[in-house]
Amino acid sequence: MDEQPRLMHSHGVGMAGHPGLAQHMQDGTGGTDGDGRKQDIGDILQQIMTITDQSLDEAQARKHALNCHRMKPALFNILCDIKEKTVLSIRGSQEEEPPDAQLMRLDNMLLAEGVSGPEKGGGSAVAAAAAAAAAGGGVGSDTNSAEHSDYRAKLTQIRGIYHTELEKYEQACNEFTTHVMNLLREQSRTRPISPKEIERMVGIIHRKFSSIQMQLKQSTCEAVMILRSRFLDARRKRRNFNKQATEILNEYFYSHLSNPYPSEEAKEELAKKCSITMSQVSNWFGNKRIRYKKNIGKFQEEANMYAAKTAVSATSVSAHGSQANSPSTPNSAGSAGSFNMSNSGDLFMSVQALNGDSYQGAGVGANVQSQVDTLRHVISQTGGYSDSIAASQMYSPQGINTNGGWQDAPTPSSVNSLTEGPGSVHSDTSN
DNA sequence: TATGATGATTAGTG
DNA sequence: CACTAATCATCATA
Repeated sequence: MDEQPRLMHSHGVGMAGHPGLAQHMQDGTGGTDGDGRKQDIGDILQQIMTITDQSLDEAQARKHALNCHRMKPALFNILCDIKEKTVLSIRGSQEEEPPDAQLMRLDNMLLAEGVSGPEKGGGSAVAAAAAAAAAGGGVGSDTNSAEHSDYRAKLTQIRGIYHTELEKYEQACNEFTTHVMNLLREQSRTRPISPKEIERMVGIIHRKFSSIQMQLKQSTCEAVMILRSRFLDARRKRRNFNKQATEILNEYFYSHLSNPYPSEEAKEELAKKCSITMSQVSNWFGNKRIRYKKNIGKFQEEANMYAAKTAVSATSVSAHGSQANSPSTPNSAGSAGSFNMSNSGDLFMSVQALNGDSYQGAGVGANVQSQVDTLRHVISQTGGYSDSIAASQMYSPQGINTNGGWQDAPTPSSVNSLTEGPGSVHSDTSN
C-alpha cells in the first residue's frame, strides 16, 4: 500500500494529448528531470510486473491508481507506438491469407449435393440422379421409390445435422468473438490495445473457427459420399431377380443351349417378361454362359430340369415326328434314373444326327435346335452322366468347342421359341 | 459367421 | 460393340 502515494506523486508533466514522449519532454520540466522520470517509469513498470502477484482487489485498486496516474497516458502512448510497430510487422508476415481452395471445393460440393444452399429445392438434383441411377438398375419401381425416399430421408438428416452444427458453430464463434472483443476493449483501457489489434484478434478467432467449420464441412461431404455410394452404386444394391424371372431366363438359356445368345429382340422380350433391363438380360446371359461353361457338372441338374420341362411342353404342344425319339418324357429330374445307358446312347446319336442336319439348315434351324438342346439334356440325364467331364464330353461336339466357347451361330436364336412362362414352352415346331 | 450363389463391373479381345 | 474372363460386392443359407 505504500506504492499508492508514490504513484500519485506528481511530476508536473503535461499529459494531455497523444503526442507521446517527445512532447512531454518538451513540456518544460527540463532535461535534468530526465533521470527522475525514468526512475518513475521504472517504478510503474515494476508495479505492472508485480501486479499479477497481488490479490484481485489489490490489483483492481492498483489498476485504478495506474489509470489515474498522470504519467499513464504518456506511457500508454509509448507502449501503443511500440506495439503498433510490432503488430504491423506481425501483420505484414501474416496478412496474405491464401484463398482456401479446399474450403471452396467443399462448399461447391455441398451446394451441388443439396446439403447447403436453398432449403426446399435442396437434394432434388441428387434425388433425380438417384432416381436415374436406380432406373438404370431396374430392380422394380416400388423398391426404387422406397430406396429413393430412404436416400432422400438420409440426405435430409445429414442436411439437418449440418445446419444445426453450422448454427452452433456460428453462435459459438460470435459469442466467443464478442467475449474476446469485450475483454480486449476492457483491457485496452489499461494496456495498449489498438482497434486494429482487436480486429486482428477477431480475424485469428475466425480463422480458428473456420478450421472447425471446414472439418464440419469435410465430414458432411464424407457422409454424403458414403450415402451416395451406398445408394447409387448398383453393385451395392444388387438384388436377386425374382424366381419367375430366373425361371424364364433359364428356360431360354437351356432351350437354346447350343447357341445361348439371344438376339436384340429376344433380349427385349426377355427383359419385358422378367421386368428387368436389356443390359441385365445381357449380364445374366454373360454370367450364365461363363458359369455354365466353367462347371457344366454343377449345372447338370438344373439343365436337366429345364430340359425336361421344355421337353414336356414341346412334346405336348407339337405332334412332330422328331419327338418320337424322345424318351417317355420325364416330368422331372427325379425320374431321370429310369432310362438305361443304351437307350440314351441311341438317342444321343440320333439327336446328333438331327442336330447336324438341321443346325446349318436355313429353314427351321432355330426351332429344331431348341428341341435338340432340350432332348440332349434329357438324354444326358438318362445316361447318368453326373460329372462335368462326362457332361462336357457329351456337349462339346454339340455346342461348346474345344476353345471353351460356343460355336458361332450364324443367326441368333429367335425369340419366338421363348417360353411364355414357367413350365410352358411355345415351340415353333408347329410352324 | 463362413460360404456359395449371383448380379454388376471392368479389362481385354476381335 | 458384343463378348469373355476375372473380379467385386452383396445376398442367402447352412
